[in-house]
Amino acid sequence: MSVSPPRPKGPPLNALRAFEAAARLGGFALAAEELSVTPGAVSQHIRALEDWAGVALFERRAQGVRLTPEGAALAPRFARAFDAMGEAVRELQGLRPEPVISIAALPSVAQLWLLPRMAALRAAVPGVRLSVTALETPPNLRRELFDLSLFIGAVSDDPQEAARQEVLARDSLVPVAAPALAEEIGGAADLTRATRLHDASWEGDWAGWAEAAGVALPEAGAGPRYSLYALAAEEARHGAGVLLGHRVLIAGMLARGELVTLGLPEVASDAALILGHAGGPERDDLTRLIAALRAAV
Amino acid sequence: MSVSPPRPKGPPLNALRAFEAAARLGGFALAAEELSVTPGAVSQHIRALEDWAGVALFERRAQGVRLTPEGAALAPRFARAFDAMGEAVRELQGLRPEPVISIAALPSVAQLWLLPRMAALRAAVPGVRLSVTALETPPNLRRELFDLSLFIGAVSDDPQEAARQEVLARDSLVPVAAPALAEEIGGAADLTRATRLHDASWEGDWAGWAEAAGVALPEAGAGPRYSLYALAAEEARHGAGVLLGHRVLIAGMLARGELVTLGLPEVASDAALILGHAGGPERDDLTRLIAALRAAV
DNA sequence: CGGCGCAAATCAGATTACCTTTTTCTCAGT
DNA sequence: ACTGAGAAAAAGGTAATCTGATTTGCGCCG
Repeated sequence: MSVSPPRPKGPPLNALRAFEAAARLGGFALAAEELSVTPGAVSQHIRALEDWAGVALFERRAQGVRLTPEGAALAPRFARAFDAMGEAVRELQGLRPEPVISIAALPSVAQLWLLPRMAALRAAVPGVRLSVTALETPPNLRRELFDLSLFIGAVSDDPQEAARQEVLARDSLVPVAAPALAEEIGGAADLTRATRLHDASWEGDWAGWAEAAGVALPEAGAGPRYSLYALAAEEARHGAGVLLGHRVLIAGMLARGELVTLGLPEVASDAALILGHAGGPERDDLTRLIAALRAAV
Repeated sequence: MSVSPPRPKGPPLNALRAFEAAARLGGFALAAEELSVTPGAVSQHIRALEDWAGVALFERRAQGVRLTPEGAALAPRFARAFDAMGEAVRELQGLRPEPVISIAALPSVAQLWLLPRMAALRAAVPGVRLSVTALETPPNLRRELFDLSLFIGAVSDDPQEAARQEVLARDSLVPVAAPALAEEIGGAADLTRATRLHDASWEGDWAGWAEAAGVALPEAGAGPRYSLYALAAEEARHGAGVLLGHRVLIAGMLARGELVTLGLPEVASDAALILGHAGGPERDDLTRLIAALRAAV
């Protein structure tokens, strides 16, 4: 006969994870994206945690949240705890019978850069299942279960993060079009009248290029928008308009003559095609795949 | 290779916690007790985790479970991760506005040892809310949210665990009874006929004492059983029978003359009243309370 | 050799916890 | 004052989780 009085319960682990993500990313909305839930869910988790602890962890402001001193003191501890957890989970995952390497990539990178190279990559790691996931924002490789990430952007300014990143190719911007359409465009002046194709996630591209190239481009934002860069590229290939080409993405189409440059300036970009790796335990197949990625540039 | 699949989800955190507890404690049933759920829930969690990982973590055997090599490799990593988590949670808890110190104690210790000393302890930490929880088994202070534990048993053989423990008083066993009843008992021979009171969780006490004392005691287990030692002690006080007294627990009643010894041998026990502390960050009030506990022996 | 008994597995049902959806609120920056 | 971003709040549905009762497997005992 054992008397079992109520054991005091710890806080819900999911709430702790929500707090850690929100503290690290600086907002509930970003945390929600990382956790694949809605911001409302994160809000509830954190509120539950604050109720449990009896301490406010975030200061709610109009334009987002700020950590309170208490929250700021706690955040790094939970970050370390979840780092350890993520490492353990990664190791658990590494024990599966059939090896898997999962790659997170920007949709455009997945379609235009990675897809044509998949055959070569598979050959580099025979017997390994490659899985590609398209994401709009780069995942945090210490938390999420991807082995590699392939994104276009700037190298992280956090040195610890930068150590896990590698520039595969610098990007640059250059207007391109289908050969038939290109013949109608003699110079920058024609650009103003031409249909310019836009990618929804790179809204400012044309304006940025125009400024860097010294070209006057009124209504820089005018023209059709595509939610996927690969869609815009496909439309450009069919002569639908002029695309502002990201060199790393359209190199293949240029080489095949499906698109051509227009004799307009090519401006360097501060962005690059960046390979991120998790940095966990050494994995032979991962090393080989990374080498194959470098060689495939 | 599927493009744009849903974001791969990590394993459920609660399942990881169940695995860690089961691995550490060596069984689903013990893990279930620590987590305050039924063994079935733990079983399901671990099965879900094994399905997720595609690896067997436990080997199911008739008398419990054994870790597989994979499980054994993973267990320490998760143990460390949950250690870090527990530390962070403890710190979070320490931030509450009104300080609380929570003590886990064996029910008998709570009633017979701790309760009479509560006034002195409260005086040592004014303004701190003291909470006492009775538990049948000592909690793991690195996981559960108690600040102190007070149990009767042997010091842990794990040196790391032993560093967090301290012997407050060595225990010994001696038969005791109410004064009126004691007069009827002249020697060991009378014990055989007397009603002997038993505590359910210390079944073997009488047999162990008899052997150590060199007393022949047939039917050592005969007599009424009480689920709480404090109940048995109360009954003994009213003359219901002879109790095998744990010195540390009945010292107060002996001092007040409510119980008396019977001139029979007192045998040393390998058990002791053990104070356990979590060992986290220094807390002034905790230090004072521990000092008060030492002084109260 | 055949019954006990322990520890865990299993399964169905009940109960939460969790997530989504929608609306409302606050504050910064036009 | 108007607008927009980010979060809070409330309500409802769904899925995960827990419980409780049995069942299974294996060692142990007579």
